Amino acid sequence: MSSARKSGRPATPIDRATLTAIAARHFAERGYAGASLSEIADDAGLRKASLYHHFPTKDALYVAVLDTAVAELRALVLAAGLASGDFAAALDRLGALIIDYFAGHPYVARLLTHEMLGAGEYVRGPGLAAIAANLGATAAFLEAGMRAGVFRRQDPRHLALTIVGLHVFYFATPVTSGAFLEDDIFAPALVRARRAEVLAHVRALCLAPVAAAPPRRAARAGVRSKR
Amino acid sequence: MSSARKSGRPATPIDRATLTAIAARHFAERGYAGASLSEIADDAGLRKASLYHHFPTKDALYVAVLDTAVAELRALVLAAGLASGDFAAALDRLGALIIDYFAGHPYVARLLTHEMLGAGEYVRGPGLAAIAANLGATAAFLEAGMRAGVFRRQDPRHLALTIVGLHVFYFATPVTSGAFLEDDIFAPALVRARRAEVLAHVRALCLAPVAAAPPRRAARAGVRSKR
DNA sequence: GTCTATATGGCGATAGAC
DNA sequence: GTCTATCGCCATATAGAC
Repeated sequence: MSSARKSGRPATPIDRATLTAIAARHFAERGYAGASLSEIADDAGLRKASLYHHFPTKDALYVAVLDTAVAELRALVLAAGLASGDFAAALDRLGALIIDYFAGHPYVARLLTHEMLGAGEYVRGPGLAAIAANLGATAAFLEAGMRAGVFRRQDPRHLALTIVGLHVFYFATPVTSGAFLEDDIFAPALVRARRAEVLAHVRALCLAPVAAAPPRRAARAGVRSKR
Repeated sequence: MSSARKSGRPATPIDRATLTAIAARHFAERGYAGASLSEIADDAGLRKASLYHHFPTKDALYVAVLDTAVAELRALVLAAGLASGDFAAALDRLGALIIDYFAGHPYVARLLTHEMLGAGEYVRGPGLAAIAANLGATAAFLEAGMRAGVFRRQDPRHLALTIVGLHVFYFATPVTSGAFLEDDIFAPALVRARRAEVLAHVRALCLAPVAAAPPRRAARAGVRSKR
């Protein structure tokens, strides 16, 4: 390893995506204020001043990192195919996708949570809008499932916030969750266990209980005439 | 308004509890690294140097703030009386206590989340232990309810983490939650709505039968008539 | 495109007057 | 118990050589 840095152009210039990935880890673990451009640069194998050649300010680097994460999540929600007919299957699909994504990208949940904790300093319009778009899509899906009689009738927005919270918080607090479960939450075995439990949790939250406990009230008790 | 600060002893010296309350808001909104002792002091009506008469270091102030929050939460869990016989009633009681506490202390959820997001820098032993104690108490309660046949059989630790996540995340991200719900999440009306929805969520998680997995043992399938 | 060197400012923390 | 003044450090950001 030629760890000593040299002047001049390197043989292979540092990739922008690599920089944002490294920066994402730092912002996720220490927050915006706690992250240091010096340490990010060192991790990337260059000097802080060289970092300014790729991003004009710390804020620009942070925004680039955040945009990447939000876009990936947006693609995930779209990939779940919530518009398909089978609401119960789509519910499982979305949950599994989210858990596997958070498990495979250990910094994203923490990064987004840090951002959402902010009191508005760095919570920019576009970022909030993108998060709101994902929440809105989830709530719309839940509401459609309720209208179809598959999901239990309740406030779809509170339900969406509850589901997002139970997903994100677990992966955003790996130290606490891991200490409590006495294992690394990103270890494949624990990821599988968490996925199975959470899918059951989300099903319990959403699905109308008619299938398991046939009510005396005949087949489709829950559907109110809404149309 | 004698807003100008004077030298010497003031007529009424600043209260230590007032200082920690002000500091809690700053730490909650900006995180440990982002909070400034200057601004905390200014908010309290004194100078940064004077703050050092009450707390020897920034870390000491932060620990004092954190200890207060954790102790209050610990008292809350104890006050819920989880050892009583009626598991379903205790479940509702605990949920309502937590929601009303977070709603009445708007900074605590964010403060704790910031702390739990840390990668170990400020996650001290005592703090983590206190959080783990609350999680452990919750999981033990859930497991007892399962053994009693009141709660559905599942992993009590994952269930506890899920419940904590859905409670905390909502109140830790007031900007996002509020924007999505188009209201102030600390407004009394929205607090009541959230409480009703979340109590139903937690009941569904713990009590309701799973639709996708019909129980083999139909003996005590407690049918919850909820709506 | 990366480097060294530096400018500028806020931070936590300290000293000592009143 | 609070103040003014200051120290030393590290942060973001810039200038200019190679």
